[in-house]
Amino acid sequence: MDLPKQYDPKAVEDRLYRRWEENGYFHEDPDPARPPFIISMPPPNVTGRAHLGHGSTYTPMDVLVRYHRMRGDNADWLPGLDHAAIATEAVVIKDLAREGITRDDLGRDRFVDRAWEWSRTFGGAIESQFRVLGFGPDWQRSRFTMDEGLSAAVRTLFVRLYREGRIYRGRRLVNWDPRGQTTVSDAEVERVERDATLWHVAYPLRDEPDRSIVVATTRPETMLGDVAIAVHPDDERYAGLVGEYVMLPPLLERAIPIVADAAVERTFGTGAVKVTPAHDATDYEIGRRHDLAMPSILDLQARVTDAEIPVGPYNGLDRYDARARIVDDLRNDGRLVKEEPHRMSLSVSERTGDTIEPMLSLQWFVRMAELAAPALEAYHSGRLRFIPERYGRTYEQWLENIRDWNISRQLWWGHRLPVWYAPDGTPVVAETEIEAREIARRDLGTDELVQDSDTLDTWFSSGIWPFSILGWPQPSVELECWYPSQVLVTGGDIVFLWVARMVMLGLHVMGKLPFPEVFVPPLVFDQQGRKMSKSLGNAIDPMELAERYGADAFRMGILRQMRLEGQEIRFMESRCEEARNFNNKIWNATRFILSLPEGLPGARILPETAALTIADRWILARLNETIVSVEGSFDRYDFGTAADVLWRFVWYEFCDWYVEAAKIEENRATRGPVLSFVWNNAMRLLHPIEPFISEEVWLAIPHDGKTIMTATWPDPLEVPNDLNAAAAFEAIQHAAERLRNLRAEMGLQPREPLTLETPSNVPDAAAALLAHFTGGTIERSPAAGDTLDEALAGVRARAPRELLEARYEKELARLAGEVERLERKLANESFVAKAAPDVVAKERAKLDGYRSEQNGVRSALESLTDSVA
RNA sequence: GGGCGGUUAGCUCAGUGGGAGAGCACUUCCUUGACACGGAAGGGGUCACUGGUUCAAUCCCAGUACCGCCCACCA
Repeated sequence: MDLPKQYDPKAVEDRLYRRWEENGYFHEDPDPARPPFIISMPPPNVTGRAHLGHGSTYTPMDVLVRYHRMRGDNADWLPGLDHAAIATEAVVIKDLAREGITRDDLGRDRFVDRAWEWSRTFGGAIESQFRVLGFGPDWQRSRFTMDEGLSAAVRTLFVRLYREGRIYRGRRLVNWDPRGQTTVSDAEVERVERDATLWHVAYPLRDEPDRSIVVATTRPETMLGDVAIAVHPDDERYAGLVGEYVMLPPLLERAIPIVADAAVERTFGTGAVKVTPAHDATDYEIGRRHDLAMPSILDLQARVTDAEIPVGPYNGLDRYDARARIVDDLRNDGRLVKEEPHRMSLSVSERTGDTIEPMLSLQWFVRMAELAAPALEAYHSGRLRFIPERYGRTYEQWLENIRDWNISRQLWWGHRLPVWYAPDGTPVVAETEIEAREIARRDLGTDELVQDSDTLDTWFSSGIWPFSILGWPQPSVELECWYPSQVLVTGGDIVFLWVARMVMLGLHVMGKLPFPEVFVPPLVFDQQGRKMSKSLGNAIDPMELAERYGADAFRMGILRQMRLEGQEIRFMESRCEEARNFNNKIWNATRFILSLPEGLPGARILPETAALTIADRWILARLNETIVSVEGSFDRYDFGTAADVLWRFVWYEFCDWYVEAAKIEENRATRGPVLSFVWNNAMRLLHPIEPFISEEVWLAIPHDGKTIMTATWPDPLEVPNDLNAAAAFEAIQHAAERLRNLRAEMGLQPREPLTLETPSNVPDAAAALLAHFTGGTIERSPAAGDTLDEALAGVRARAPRELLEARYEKELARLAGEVERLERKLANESFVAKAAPDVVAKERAKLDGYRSEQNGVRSALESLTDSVA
């Protein structure tokens, strides 16, 4: 066998992946005879690139699907891409800008064509990146939220919800993104802490111009749209002023009332607040309660406009320029009584980063309260479970306070609303234009229709992802067998944005939860706990990690950092490097196994149980436990533990101990089959986490089948579990460790010979193992005592006296401490009386153990002194 | 303001009501029939702080401090 000394992932990964994909190993068809294991992949943005977050969310999905496939389940991972309206539109607009054209120059149809062209040509790059990382979804079933089927599903959903009265059109306060020129949903608004200024402005009373009421604001520019001043109803400072009018600075052209409203916080600012219903959420509510006018004073570019109300000389100014001008003017007029620094949280668009402008606007909404109730019930009844559980509370909290969902967006790229307007503005909702015309002719006596120019929120199509990708609303075998899926895996940041909506729509449309469990892996941060971002320069590209260490090492490296209850990973690249070393270890153990002169038998054939050596029995018992443990860890999404357990088994137990044990003459008869059997099992256990190297090794050693991907998952019932033999081997391990420690202290070189006098009642094989592990030679000696401990004492006796004295003293000190602690404990009457009897017995046994050890060391020390004397 | 996590070795993190653990890093030694991306041995921690429950607390409870996340209409 001529394998290189170092494992080279590059020589393996790409080749194996192509083989898997070409042979259709990722593909699966519905099979009602087997239990389904379906995961719908959260569709990455068509504009997206792989980042470390994909490592922590997509690797577990790949692991689960590979694991369940090996268990014989009807396992399939359904991939796809999201059309990512805002992101794609931004990319295309940027492209156009390079050619010197704008979106409007091009016109809607040609713009959408360009977006399609871009999506087809450059979009989906992430899919090939996923291939590099070894992710193996069923590519043949890949869907795109804008493809024909999914677009039809979106229209069906919209029409259905509309006809049920769950979708309505209304003029409401929405989040306007001036840079993106569109509304965004609450969930896509980020709060950012900023230093700002709180300006205290005096509003003069209309009827007593010398008196005024002082209001604190961070947004003087919106004063132009003020319609009232609000104070708390119980605020004695302003009690006499409620019902009075003030003149609105800086123009002083309008009189506005002072109203009382409980939403006002008395302790903030001056306790009096300006009310601008068209540009602030709280003010909007106050305005509704007091039936106030709601004039907008900002246009869609966030410039001051006089479209609805006079704004004097500020007309046309950008919102920030207007702010500066108004502050200046107030100051000059002596109405600015105070300026103080103020820390506030600002709403920012997640997508564009621009400051969100609350605006009154005519938009489409989904009524959520009724949809939320069953989604909450599913959680409360335990039919929907979150892992970790705490995300359930987040989900619950959000659904309990749910607000109507603004679904219309002023973008061109996306699903256009299936809404047409008659000349009189009456909306007609239908799945197709033809149908819409029919309805219009019938009900309105016209077929002159104009389609709504808005598109739907991207999450509207994602919300039905678990069943739209299976063909809904058309019936299909896939829908029959694969809905609901078994688990959803997704980042904690989109529990509201996506998970809750899928649950609500799944329950409503399909009548069934889309998944019973939601696994939320940790978010990835840098080692200082900061978010990874390009601007901070701390972002790590998973592609580079895969390039440097191999995809397997990347996967193992990130999984080993996952903790079941963890909410973040402080990513350490060194974990990937360690995993590369781990893979190299696997590779070299394989080289050893393949180089055995006696060769290897067929796959998975163990010798007669009676022929197994103590080392064989030990490694098999360890394998048995490892299978059970890894299985249990996967089943409860504890990937960190699964990775650790495998790591330990492969590196420490198999390589460091069993492979060493296999080298001695006494173990030769059975080592071939056992090494082969154990390694075959180990590779199958490892495959979900490290698909490439496990396949490469599995194919190189005796195996059955064409690919490890469809090999059967290891069965603990096929692995002998002789715990007594295992314990006997472990006794030898401990003896070996103590002896090696002694050698080191004696200053013996590793190859310096050492004769072990082992008692004749210690089996030959055990003595030989001990000798091999410690670099000694064996000499059977009846005089050496009865136990391994006593054999060790024999070695000690040949050590230099000073060394032994020091060592014995140290041991005595340690033992004295232990003995004293236990004696004190056992002398404590309450302990003996109240502690559980078995605990007391255990403590007694420990004390006895330490005492006899003490005696042994003491006599050894004495004999040392005697021999000197 | 509400909710939820965290605080254990230099770093990243496990863990248990009854003798403090891993990996990396560090020190020393070692190319022994797979592997120096390796092997062996070793040093290193009043388990954040205060109080309580208990025979016994790093672990359970309460409070404090600090760090982090999510939600919310202090303009």
